[in-house]
Amino acid sequence: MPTVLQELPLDRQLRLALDQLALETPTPVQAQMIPAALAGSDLLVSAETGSGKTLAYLVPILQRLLSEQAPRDAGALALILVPTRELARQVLKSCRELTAKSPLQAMALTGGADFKYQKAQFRKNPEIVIATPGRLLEHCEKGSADLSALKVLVLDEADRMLDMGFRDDVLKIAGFCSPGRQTLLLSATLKTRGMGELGNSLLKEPQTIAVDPPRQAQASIHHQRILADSVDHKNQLLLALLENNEGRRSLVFANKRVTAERLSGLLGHHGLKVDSLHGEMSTEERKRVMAAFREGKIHVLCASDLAARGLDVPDIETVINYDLPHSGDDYVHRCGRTGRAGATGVAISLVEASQWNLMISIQRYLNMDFEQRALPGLKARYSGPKKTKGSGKAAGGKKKKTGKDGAKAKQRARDSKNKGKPKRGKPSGAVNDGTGPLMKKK
DNA sequence: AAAAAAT
Repeated sequence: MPTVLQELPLDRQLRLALDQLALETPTPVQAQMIPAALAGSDLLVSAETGSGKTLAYLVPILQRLLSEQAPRDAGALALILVPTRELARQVLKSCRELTAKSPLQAMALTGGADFKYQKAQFRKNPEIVIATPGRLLEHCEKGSADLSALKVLVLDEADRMLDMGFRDDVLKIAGFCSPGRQTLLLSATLKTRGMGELGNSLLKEPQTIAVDPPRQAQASIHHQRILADSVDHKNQLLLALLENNEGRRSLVFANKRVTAERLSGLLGHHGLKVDSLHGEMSTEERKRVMAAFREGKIHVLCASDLAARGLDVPDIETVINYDLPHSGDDYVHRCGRTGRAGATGVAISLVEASQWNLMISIQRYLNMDFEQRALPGLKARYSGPKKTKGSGKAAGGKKKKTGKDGAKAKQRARDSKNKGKPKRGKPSGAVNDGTGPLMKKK
């Protein structure tokens, strides 16, 4: 296995670009995936967030395109499907850096842009297309996209691309692709086993690359939880956390677009440099906000799960789940916006009593306990389910650490308000992607 | 259970 990229048999133009980017040492996923992809196999790849998956597929794709002959007007030769416009643009940027010294052309194809302009772009026959599914499918059906000579199909965030919202479109697109193409599926949360029929319809004798032990909490991210009593309390906690974090880059996740907007307004009102990002905004607004966040013009981004996957913004120190995500996988992706590429980060979840069971199921899914923290003067009145003597079934019993128990008089442990434990066996909102109970009755 | 991707 190569320890430096120079040892790989790469085209000179590609190597020049890698040199320019000062990329020498491949990350573990790159070291495993690049040779396997160059050998031509279909691959199922799981590797943690921020571990370098994008380059792990771009390098072998570009190498294949540079070393293999293809007719001039063959249409697209490589197609990369991603779940959001932001991710498409980000991958395009990486791709253009790598093709800087070669004649290969790449384009991004997403909704929210002019259809005719995209059609014109296709006529220039870019070898590499990076797309979100909806708009590409339209081009396929109207005949402006030609995928019949495709050499490589990539599903980035593959589990997302194959879940309900995207699956139909993605499978239809795959139907337009050359049957002889190579297919690569990647995600931090890809279940490499049990792909079943879905896998068979897309992949041929896939090889599996699982770089990190599945569902192992990432060592680079410190996971914390803060208990909250109400929406108002959560707002105060959020403000306190961010005011102590002035000038650093933070990302706040909410479960709804309107909540993201509301939080952005609230924080802005308190003088923080903040904006929001979600799918109801226009492409232009989304571009502007992402650029402002990348350039440091805003320090806090309040986002929906639009920002949960793939986005690579350096130096996000803190990810805050204002709302808990609905699944363990969503949690992994959200928190994975920090602690990337060797950096460390903190993930803080605000947990209301009604979300306790969901939190437990996420912890169990990740096989870890979040460190419990409290902010001075803002300690929650509830402290998790009451422990029952001897029964050993208090779900939060394995806490690693509790926040300093200093504030004694302040908090009346008014457990009566949140009487008893939340119902067992039916965690609120838990679903079947690992956060659900182990045994599930249909 | 909500969000994203299309019109």
